[in-house]
Amino acid sequence: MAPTTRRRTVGQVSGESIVIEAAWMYYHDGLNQSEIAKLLQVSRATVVNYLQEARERGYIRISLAPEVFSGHQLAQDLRDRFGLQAAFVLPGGIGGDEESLMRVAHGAAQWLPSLLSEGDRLGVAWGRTVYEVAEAVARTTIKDLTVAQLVGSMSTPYGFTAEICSAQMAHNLGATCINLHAPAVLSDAELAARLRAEPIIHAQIEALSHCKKAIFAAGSSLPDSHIVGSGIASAEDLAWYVAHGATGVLCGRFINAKGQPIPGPLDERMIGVTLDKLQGLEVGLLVSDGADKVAPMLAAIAGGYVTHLVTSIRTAQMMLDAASA
Amino acid sequence: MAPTTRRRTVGQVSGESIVIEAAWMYYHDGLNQSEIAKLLQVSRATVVNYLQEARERGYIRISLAPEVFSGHQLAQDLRDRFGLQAAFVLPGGIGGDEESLMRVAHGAAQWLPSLLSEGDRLGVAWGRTVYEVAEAVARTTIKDLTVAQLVGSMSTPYGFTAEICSAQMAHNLGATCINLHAPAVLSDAELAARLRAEPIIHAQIEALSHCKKAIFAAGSSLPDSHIVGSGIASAEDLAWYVAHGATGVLCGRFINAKGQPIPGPLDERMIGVTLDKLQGLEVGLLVSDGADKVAPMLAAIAGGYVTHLVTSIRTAQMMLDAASA
DNA sequence: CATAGTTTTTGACAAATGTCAGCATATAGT
DNA sequence: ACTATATGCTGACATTTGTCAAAAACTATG
Repeated sequence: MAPTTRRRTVGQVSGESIVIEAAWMYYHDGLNQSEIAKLLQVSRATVVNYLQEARERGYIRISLAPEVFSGHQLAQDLRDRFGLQAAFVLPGGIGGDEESLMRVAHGAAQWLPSLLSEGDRLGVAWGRTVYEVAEAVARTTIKDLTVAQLVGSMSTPYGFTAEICSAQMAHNLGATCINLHAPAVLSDAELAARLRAEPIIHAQIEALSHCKKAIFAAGSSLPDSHIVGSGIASAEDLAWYVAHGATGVLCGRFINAKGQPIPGPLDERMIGVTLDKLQGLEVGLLVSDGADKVAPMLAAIAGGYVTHLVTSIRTAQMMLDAASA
Repeated sequence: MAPTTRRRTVGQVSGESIVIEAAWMYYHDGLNQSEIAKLLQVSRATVVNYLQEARERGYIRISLAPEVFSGHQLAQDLRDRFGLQAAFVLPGGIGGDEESLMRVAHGAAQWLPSLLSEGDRLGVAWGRTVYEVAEAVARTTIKDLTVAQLVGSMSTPYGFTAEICSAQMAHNLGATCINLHAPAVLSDAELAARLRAEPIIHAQIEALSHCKKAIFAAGSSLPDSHIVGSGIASAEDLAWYVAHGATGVLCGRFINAKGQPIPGPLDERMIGVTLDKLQGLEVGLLVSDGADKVAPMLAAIAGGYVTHLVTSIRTAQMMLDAASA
């Protein structure tokens, strides 16, 4: 009745390798190992071995839905490569740069609340991206949260200013807001110095200088940068900084590829956080997207300002490519 | 320190849904549930729930390598549809009909020994396919095995005869061989009857009529059938049988679509097993492949001669299609 | 055909995974 | 603001799966 000899070459039910038969029963039919062992008339331990072999031989393919996980793989790569605490990479999806930016902003908005704790003070920079994040943050209440405007205000043709960014953010997070009631840039350094010395401004600068968490975007140093469009820097200023190694802009300050601030004509005339205050943050959340932001983002990371990153698959890939090249 | 509120919306490491994060750690990084629970700061039971949800949502795709398992699925279908004990469907692979036949023959050869037990008597039919199986059987020794030639011998331009099939099979299985020392077909019925009455032939026929296991192929009833080429039947005989409903050939006997033998001019002149002896076998192993064999195979199954089946994916599919149509 | 060396299988144990009732937190309705 | 209802989380227990050393079966030789 029992076959004379069998030994793992052929199965009982289909003639296929008994390994395949076991794998089929387990993964397709959903039987457990004990049931399979009984059907195949071997010990359960043997079934374990068969299943292991099937996996080793690649009979079983476990794949993670790419549209769900592609971002995750890149996020891990970004973390490893740049020593970040965490990264959030948004899927590509349809649409162009605009749609991609919005996805990134919404992703950051979704993530942000979970990065904040009771009693925190959050520094908020300025820019299109930061604005969209502030807009997109769902209304939540984080107890005893303070939002601080990191750079002075400016006139802009874009419809978003530093105050609006921080105010919107504070509103949506149920936080109290510390605005910086001064222009981001003044026409001469002496005036700026005197303004900084004003008690109310001084207190505000003092406050924003002690944020443990901040959200900011990387600005490009290309001629169409918002830093020029918003009047913070003139085209000549920009050209000067670029000539002196500027790779990008962070909180209104030009930085080189290593993330170091470039001393120049604007610094003394500006009111806002200085970059040294943004180093060693508990959470430094960089939110940016786009090919033109790759170099600035890398610079910001190199400067040690970034612990958390949000971007798109496309941009993440470009960052990794650029960094490994 | 702990985030104020989190609750399954966002993860800790990538901002993605915590479900995705857990699934990634489990299926991609290979962490176990306890490790994930610690990293995610939830209970392990919660991780179980996350993973379950990920599977339900289809984030995880477990697929069985199709080239390995497609045969298995079809084998199961064949078993269910035709009430077989077991079926072995060989993968498609490269090559044409010739290669496919060889794969089927090798598959059958691989399977056959495990279907035989000590003391068995195996009936061996005749044909190209059976010959290839006999050739391909690995040399093994099954204790006290007897191989019996099911049909008389014939002259054939193909290089394989009934004796060679059974002898080769017996040789490779380490079995003793009972040959049938008579032509498969004689020119007149009276001579055949006298020959059958000869003690030695009678004993041999008696022996092969009591096989509990047999291996055979289905022959087509098309004009190019081997049954004509080997001289068993003339073209006129074939035409006559087809006109009387012949769908195929089994062990030299014509059968109709229901598998019933068709009484006709040849029967009385033949020396070999009669089909009634092949019904209710412990193992009736049908090995065949090719579009022209589909109808004969179905007929053989309908006749109750078949308990085990070996064929290719292509042919198996055609059988199922034909049977359900 | 005995024997040394592999490979395969197995039973007993250890680890991982799954289940479920009850608890905690959030949401909806008045 | 308060209760009702739903949803998600947890700990304790049950089941399933994995590990490993020893035994059995097979293979390759002298």
